Amino acid sequence: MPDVKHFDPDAVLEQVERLFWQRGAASTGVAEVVAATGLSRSSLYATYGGKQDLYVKALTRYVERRSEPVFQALATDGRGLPAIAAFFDRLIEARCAGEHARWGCMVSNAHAEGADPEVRRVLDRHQDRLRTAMRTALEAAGPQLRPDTDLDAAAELLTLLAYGVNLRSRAGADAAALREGVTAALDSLRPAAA
Amino acid sequence: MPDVKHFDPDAVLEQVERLFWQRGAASTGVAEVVAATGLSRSSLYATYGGKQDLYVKALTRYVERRSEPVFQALATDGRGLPAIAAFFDRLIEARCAGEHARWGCMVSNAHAEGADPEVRRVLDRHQDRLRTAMRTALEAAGPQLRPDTDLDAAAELLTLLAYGVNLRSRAGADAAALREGVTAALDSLRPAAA
DNA sequence: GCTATCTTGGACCGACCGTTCCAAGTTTGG
DNA sequence: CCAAACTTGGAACGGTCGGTCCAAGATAGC
Repeated sequence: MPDVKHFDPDAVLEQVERLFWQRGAASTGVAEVVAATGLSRSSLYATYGGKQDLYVKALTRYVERRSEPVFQALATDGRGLPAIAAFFDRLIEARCAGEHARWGCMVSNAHAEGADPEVRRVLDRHQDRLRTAMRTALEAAGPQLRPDTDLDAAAELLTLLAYGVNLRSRAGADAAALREGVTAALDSLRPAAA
Repeated sequence: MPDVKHFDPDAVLEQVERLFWQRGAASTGVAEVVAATGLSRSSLYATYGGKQDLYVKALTRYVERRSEPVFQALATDGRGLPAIAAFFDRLIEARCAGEHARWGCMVSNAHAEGADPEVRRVLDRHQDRLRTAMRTALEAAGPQLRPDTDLDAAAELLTLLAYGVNLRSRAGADAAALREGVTAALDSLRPAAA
């Protein structure tokens, strides 16, 4: 018998996600969310809860719909170092040009904001998934790596590097410089040229 | 003839710096600054200007009094890779334990906040100084490095890595994991063991 | 000790914050 | 076509925001 929602909750959540991604949680007001989505406050609160719930939902959506598919592609690529290089190439491209240029990564941005435990769990999961995908890609690299390479440690290194790239890109870092840093990391993992 | 300030402007600025460092600019109100410093709003505004000016001054103080002395030590150390290892050891120690544990780096945190151009200049300068110091330390490393090492690229890599460490430490990353990532970076820069 | 000059405390400002609430509107099962 | 169940727009809430202002206090040259 009841009335039904007059909007698509996930489509709206995507708009909210972009808003929080670009401008940060603390500096985005509910009024802006209302303006960007076209929803009324009532619908917003009835559907998603308060601002913090909304932010967590948007952040979770970001991780699930944007980050994790890319991590999955990295883990299943199978080419080894070229897969990792492609991951970073696309990352830098997305961070420095196009629709989301200078937005950084919503998860990286979230690191610098509040210490909410619910948010932190999302952050830790993101880091864990990325590191695991890196580790899998490194396993596939096999002889492309120096024989003494510690795969876990290298995966951690590459994960931290990705966060560094995300962070610096938000402040407008030059894409070429970021690529240079990534290249140095990958080159240093390779065996010395004969 | 005039009256004189009843407080030490730099000592107060240090308290403000700590407040913004720990809690971020957007989520710290002027009322909290007033409470933390014991100053009145009048003195605050007369001495430092508005909140944004105050934040920029605090951030600048952080860079000049906390970051750059460490960069200077890194650049003049002369030991090469051990100097870089020591830099990261102290960084991770400071980020994960003691008085400022889980505060991250105020500059790294600032990356994720506003896009204010004045702030951005401070950020870029910070990055430039760190990269330059890294480059100097790498030059001193000489034969500790693989002969084909691109020093500029390696300096960029280590700089991005430092930002990654800063970011993850704020979210509570395990110090041992961070050390592992750093060790992987330094090991991969070394020539293969004979 | 008077006075010019600056500082200080704190009341006060309008704007905006996140949130609540309710009357009106919409849908659907009967 | 009614009525129960839900959504919706928008007014309204108390609280907090950054910022201003002024009377009272402190200082130092004279």
